[in-house]
Amino acid sequence: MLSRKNTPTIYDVARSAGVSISTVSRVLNNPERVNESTRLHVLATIDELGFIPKAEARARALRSSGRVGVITPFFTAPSFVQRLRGVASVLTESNYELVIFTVDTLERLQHYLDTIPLTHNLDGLILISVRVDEKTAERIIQHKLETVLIEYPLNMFSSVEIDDEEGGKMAARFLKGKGYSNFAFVGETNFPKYGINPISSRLKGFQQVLSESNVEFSDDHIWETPYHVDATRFVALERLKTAKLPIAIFSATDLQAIGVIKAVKQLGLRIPDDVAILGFDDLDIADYMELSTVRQPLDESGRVAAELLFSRMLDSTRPIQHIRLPLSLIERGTT
Amino acid sequence: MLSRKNTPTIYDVARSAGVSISTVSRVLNNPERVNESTRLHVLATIDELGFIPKAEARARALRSSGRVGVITPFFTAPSFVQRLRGVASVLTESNYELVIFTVDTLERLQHYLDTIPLTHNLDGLILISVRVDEKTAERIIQHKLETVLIEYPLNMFSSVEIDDEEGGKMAARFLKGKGYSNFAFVGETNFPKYGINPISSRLKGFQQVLSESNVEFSDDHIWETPYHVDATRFVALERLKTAKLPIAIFSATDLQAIGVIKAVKQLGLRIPDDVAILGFDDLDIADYMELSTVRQPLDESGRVAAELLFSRMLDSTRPIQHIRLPLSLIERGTT
DNA sequence: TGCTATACTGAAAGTGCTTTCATAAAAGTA
DNA sequence: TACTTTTATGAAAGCACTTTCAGTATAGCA
Repeated sequence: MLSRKNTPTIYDVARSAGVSISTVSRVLNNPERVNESTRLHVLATIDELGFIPKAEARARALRSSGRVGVITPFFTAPSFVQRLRGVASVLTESNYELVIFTVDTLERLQHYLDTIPLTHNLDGLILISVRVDEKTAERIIQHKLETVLIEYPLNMFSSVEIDDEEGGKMAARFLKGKGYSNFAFVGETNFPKYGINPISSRLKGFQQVLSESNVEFSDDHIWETPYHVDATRFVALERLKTAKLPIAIFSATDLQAIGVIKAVKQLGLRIPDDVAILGFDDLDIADYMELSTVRQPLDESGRVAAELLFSRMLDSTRPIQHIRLPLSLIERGTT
Repeated sequence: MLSRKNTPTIYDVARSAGVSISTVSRVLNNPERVNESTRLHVLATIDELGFIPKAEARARALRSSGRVGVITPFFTAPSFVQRLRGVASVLTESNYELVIFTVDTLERLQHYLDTIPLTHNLDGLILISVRVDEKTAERIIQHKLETVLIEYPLNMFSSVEIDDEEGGKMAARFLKGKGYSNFAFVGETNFPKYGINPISSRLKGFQQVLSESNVEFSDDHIWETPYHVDATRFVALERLKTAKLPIAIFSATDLQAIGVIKAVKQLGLRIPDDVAILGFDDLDIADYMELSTVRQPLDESGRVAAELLFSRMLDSTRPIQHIRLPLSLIERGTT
């Protein structure tokens, strides 16, 4: 990333004013040591060329407090956007600068984690749904960079999380309560290495409640689909063709639930009579689409994380906190 | 081991780790170019000595801060998120840091615009859907901060835009072509002062085509609603009760179109038989909800803006460009 | 008028970092 | 086994300044 900017340097000023760079430097730093007339002349040249002693401004800006970084797998999911929205709302209020580092590979994550505590001059860091190993965590602490984790608790940092397993249980209880006896789970169990996997926990809770009440739920009832609307629709299309109806589907994310909805409509089946669908997240979209879902407070998670971070940035003796946000069941049109 | 000053430099680290300063530098900046074992060893030494690279020296050697700023009204609309996504995707590729400034008031915008060229030392700036006055623009140019505008063209900067009026025309032609003779427009015409108002242009184009073909379209056919799903639903609910059916509704944004859809469903009317709905934007959600819409390339706009910015950052003699992205009509289920 | 103290100024040596270039070592390939 | 390619590293040349040191011109004073 080299930029050949032609903003004037001290050399340009010196040449143009017919003096040496030392003199120019002195005009700026020790004006009393340079002759009044040359001083004025140099000053005039400086203005003329629009010279700004960059390094200084730069250093000041880079060192200035008031920067908070967020590392997040930004693109993959709307849920990250909603979390980010929460973070941003708090930062904007307090005039902090928000620096975003998006992670798309494990290498990039590790690189950020390696260098951010050193080179990026941040006052605080928030990690959204990203995995940190113990060693890296220790480095961050050693460098005194306040950090808060979202969705990946680690006892050395404050964190904001939810109980994914309980979420799965809530889903199962709710769907069972509705009288269904035939279930399926939609989700992606193999996750990118840099991310974390709350999906399995949701599945686990779901399965547990079902097995406790002796409902049949074999691996065959788990519809493995990538985190993508159309891909999920595709899988759902196949599975629904042979599925016993009515069926209640718990999708580990709202986005995938949408894929299921599309498949159901495509097959001309009725929602919720033939197929009931319950999502997880409560994205904005869930409301728009009338999707019933297990709600986790996404915006709130970002807000809480930012507040947690600030409280420690202001007073690092404040205790580390692990905040578990509540889940709730939002019933809309699909169940 | 003994450096007279207390803060360790890259030289101290190099000596202590038994490598050259080049290697230390590489560990921080191009880790993939150094052997994994030496990398870890150097990293350990860095931590041990508590080395923090001096921002000033770094910036000087780099002649760039490696930071690009984006000013955006982030929260208000999902469309900003999609644009941002485009920007972020090219920044991440080129290892630039993304600094986000979210604007919620006119004062805050002006504050950012005043201070960013000075204190925040960025290599480039992208303004999304934000209004800049001539004077501010000149200041930015004077400070040699490369800038690209999205959705608010100004001839002194490169820009990425669409033809909103043409979009309105496309909508009208399409809907007319479908055989409708009764129309309504949904949108928000009074916009926040810091933002810009593409909505009126869309309306203008829409109106023009209709009037050319002598379709009745008075102000009464303009449903003024805030940029919000539920608020729009509310207004649509009232209006639809007395509307003559079938009716074709052009909504200036997808988000508001969703509000209309909800209202229509709530009233038990049929889509598109009783009420046809055409949105504008083509958000991800539009696809999920089968919403027909005038598509503007949102992600693409961000990507193009970032590329425009880079090309000027690398070579500021490159000409300023005003890129107009194409619109297209995506027909889905609501028309 | 000659001599010294003083005021200016430029050359050059840092400053702490990045990056290019060259080279040695390691890994493939024939 | 010889030969080419790749990978890992260090030496050295910047980068945009600041500061020290030394030299020159000027003013002050006898």
